[in-house]
Amino acid sequence: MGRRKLEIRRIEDKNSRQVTFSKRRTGLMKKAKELGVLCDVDVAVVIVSSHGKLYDFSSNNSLVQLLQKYQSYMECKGNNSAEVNRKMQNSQTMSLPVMKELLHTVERDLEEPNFELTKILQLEKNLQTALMETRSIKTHLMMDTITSLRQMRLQPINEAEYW
Amino acid sequence: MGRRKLEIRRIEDKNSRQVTFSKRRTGLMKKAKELGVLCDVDVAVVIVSSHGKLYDFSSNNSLVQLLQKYQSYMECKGNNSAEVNRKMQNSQTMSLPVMKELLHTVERDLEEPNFELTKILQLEKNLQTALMETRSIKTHLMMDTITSLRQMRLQPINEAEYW
DNA sequence: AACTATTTATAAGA
DNA sequence: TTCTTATAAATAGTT
Repeated sequence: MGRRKLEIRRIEDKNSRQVTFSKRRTGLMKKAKELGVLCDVDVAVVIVSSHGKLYDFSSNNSLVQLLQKYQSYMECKGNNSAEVNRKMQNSQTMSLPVMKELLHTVERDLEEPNFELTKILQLEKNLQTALMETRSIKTHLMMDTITSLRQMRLQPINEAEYW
Repeated sequence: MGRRKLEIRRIEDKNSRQVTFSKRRTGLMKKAKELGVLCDVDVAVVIVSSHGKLYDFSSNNSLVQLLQKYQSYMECKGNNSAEVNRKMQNSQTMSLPVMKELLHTVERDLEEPNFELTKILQLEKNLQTALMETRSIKTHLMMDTITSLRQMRLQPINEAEYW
C-alpha cells in the first residue's frame, strides 16, 4: 500500500515508526468510524502507544458502555477462574515473608499519594498478588482442616461452608 | 474501494449490510494487528453488532487483561455488596485514607505470623477491600483520561507533541 | 506536510 | 456463499 511492500514486523527506525503510527492510526480510526456508520454497529478502538499515550474512538455509545458490554460477555464466558486457580497453585511456593515484603512496597506506594495510572496499576498488581497468596494459604489451611477432620472420623463436612 | 464509490451512510439493504460488515470487520482487525506489530503499540478493537454479537481483537492481550480486571471488579461487587459499594461511590480523596487504614490493619495482621484460619480469612477480606479501593481509583483515573482526551480533541493538536 | 507510485481493501458481479 | 475483478482507498518512500 505504498511505494514498496512492507513486511509486517516492528519498524526499527524510530522516526519512520512514528510516521507510520500517525498515518495508520488515523486510517484505523477512519475505518472504524465507517464500519460503525455503514453497518450500524458499535465500534471501539483503543490504542496505547509505547509511551503510554492513550488514543481512542468509539461510535454511538461511549467507550465505557462498550467496555461494560465486553465485561458482561467475559463474565458469561467465565474463563477467568481457571487462570486464577492456576496462579493460586503457582503462588504456593511464595509465602508469608514474601507477601510481607510485597505489602511494604504497597505501604511505600501509599506514602506518596500519587494518582498516576501507572502507579495505581502497580499497586493493584501488588495487592492482587498478596490476595492470591492469602487465598493460597487459606486453601491449604482448609484442606488440612478437612483432612484432619476426616482422619478423626468426624461427621462429613460440608465443604461449601468453608468458602 | 470497490467497483463504485460508496457513500458513508447506513446501508439500508440488510443483505449487503451484512456482507459489508463481514468484509470490513475482517479488514479492520487486520489493520489493527498490523498497527500493533509495526509500531509496537497496544491496540484493542471491540465491535458489537446490532444483534449484540461481540467481536474483538487486542494485541499483547494487555487490554484484554485490563478488561478482565474490570470483570473481577464487577464480580467482587456482588460479594461484599453494601459497604463496599458505598465506598466505591465516594471520590478519590475518600478512597486513599480508607485504603491506607486498611493496609495498616493488614500490616498488624502480618506482625504475628498466625496461620489460624480465622486470621487468614480476615486478612483476605482486608486485602480484598484494599484491592477494590485500588480498582475504584483506577476506574476513575481511566474515565478521567478518556474524558480529557475527548476534550483535547476539540482543539487542533500538534501530533509531534502528542506522541 | 505534500506528493505519487504501489499496494491493499473492497463493492459489485459471477 | 465463496471467488473474482475493477476500482477506490490507504500508505511507503520521496521531496
